[in-house]
Amino acid sequence: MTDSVRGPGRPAGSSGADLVAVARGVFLERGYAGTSMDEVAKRAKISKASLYREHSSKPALFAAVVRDWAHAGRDAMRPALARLGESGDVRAALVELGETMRAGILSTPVLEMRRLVTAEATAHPDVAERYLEESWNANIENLAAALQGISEQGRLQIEDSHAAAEQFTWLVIGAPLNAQLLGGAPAGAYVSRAVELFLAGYGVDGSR
Amino acid sequence: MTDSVRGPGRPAGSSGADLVAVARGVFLERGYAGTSMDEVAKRAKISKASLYREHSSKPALFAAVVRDWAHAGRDAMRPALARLGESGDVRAALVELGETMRAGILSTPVLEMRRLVTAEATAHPDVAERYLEESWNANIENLAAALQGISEQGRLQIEDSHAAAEQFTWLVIGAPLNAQLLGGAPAGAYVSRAVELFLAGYGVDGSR
DNA sequence: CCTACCGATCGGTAGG
DNA sequence: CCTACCGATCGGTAGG
Repeated sequence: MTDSVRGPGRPAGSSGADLVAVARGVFLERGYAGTSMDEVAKRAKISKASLYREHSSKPALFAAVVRDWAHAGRDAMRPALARLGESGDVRAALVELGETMRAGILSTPVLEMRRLVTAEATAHPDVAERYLEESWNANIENLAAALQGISEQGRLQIEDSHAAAEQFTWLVIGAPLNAQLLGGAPAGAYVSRAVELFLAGYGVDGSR
Repeated sequence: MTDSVRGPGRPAGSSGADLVAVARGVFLERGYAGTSMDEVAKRAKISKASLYREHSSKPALFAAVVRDWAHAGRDAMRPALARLGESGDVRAALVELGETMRAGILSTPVLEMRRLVTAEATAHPDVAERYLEESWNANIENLAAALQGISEQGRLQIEDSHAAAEQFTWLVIGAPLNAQLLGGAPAGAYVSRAVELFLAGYGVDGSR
């Protein structure tokens, strides 16, 4: 998708959301320090001068890239959480949710963006914090609300739904995320074991 | 500590293990791409020529820094695990172990090294993999062996001790590690809740 | 909107 | 001759 209408005398370079997407690709590929504004301009088919007209500095371009990404992933878990609320079999629904979370968080672009933002958290703390709030904490809170709902239906016994949401999340993705970030190791059958332990603590008799 | 004996005509620059420690400081402070060999040489009070004589390239220096660090942290958990085996109160011992793990993994140097290695995992996969194996998996296996021992004493009921070690680890450090890596947020009282859930799944009646 | 260019600094190596 | 190390500078490229 291009960002603006072009006439015959107008060059075919990217701007707006297109330009941010191009820049995202370069940042994910080369890292922050390894990304040159020349390379971004070249891939976007615009001059560096035009690039600097839209984004006044390299840090500003980086912030725009992360802000755009975090916003897009804000409610990534909503569809999966809706299915969780509707399902009759809590155990099976949690396994399915866990698999969905794993597939999403361990997907290549999500993983690379996490690596990039984490790497730059010291140099650009505001960017990292916004990413944490919007792209991570927002989804944890959505999960917490869903678990709370199931608990109120009497199908789970949860006192602190925020804590339970974090526990479920890290039981499911902790080990494989760590392995992928550092080694790219293949993943085992963590999800069912995670759900098992989760239900040992929070399940009601019927679901254990 | 200096690395070699100096005579009156010999300058006071770092070499050997000293030099690696100096380089580690620069890498942790500035990141891989942000680190210049000039800066390392300057802080080590040696010439670049001398630096290159010990480490033939920037990647080689980076690999030496990570290798040294991973080796030093290989058995970081041994003392805490020894106390775990001796303790009569499994719940209290697990809480203490969890606190020790959290304090170690979330300490500034350990956190910064994780950020650095993760950031460079794509460009230097061999370095990241070695770090994962030696500094992380080795400690997980030590924890698994300790849990296995307690289980054989009949004080826990664990079938897959490796899986249980990973679950305990991520219940304890997942959320605060993520927060620290991205935001630097203060940590809550995760450990006791983590132990609670862990014992719901793996505790024997006496310890629940 | 682009070409051309800046002060500085990069990783790596020369001669002595 | 050896070692350990120096000051100076190489050809290219970075962000702006």
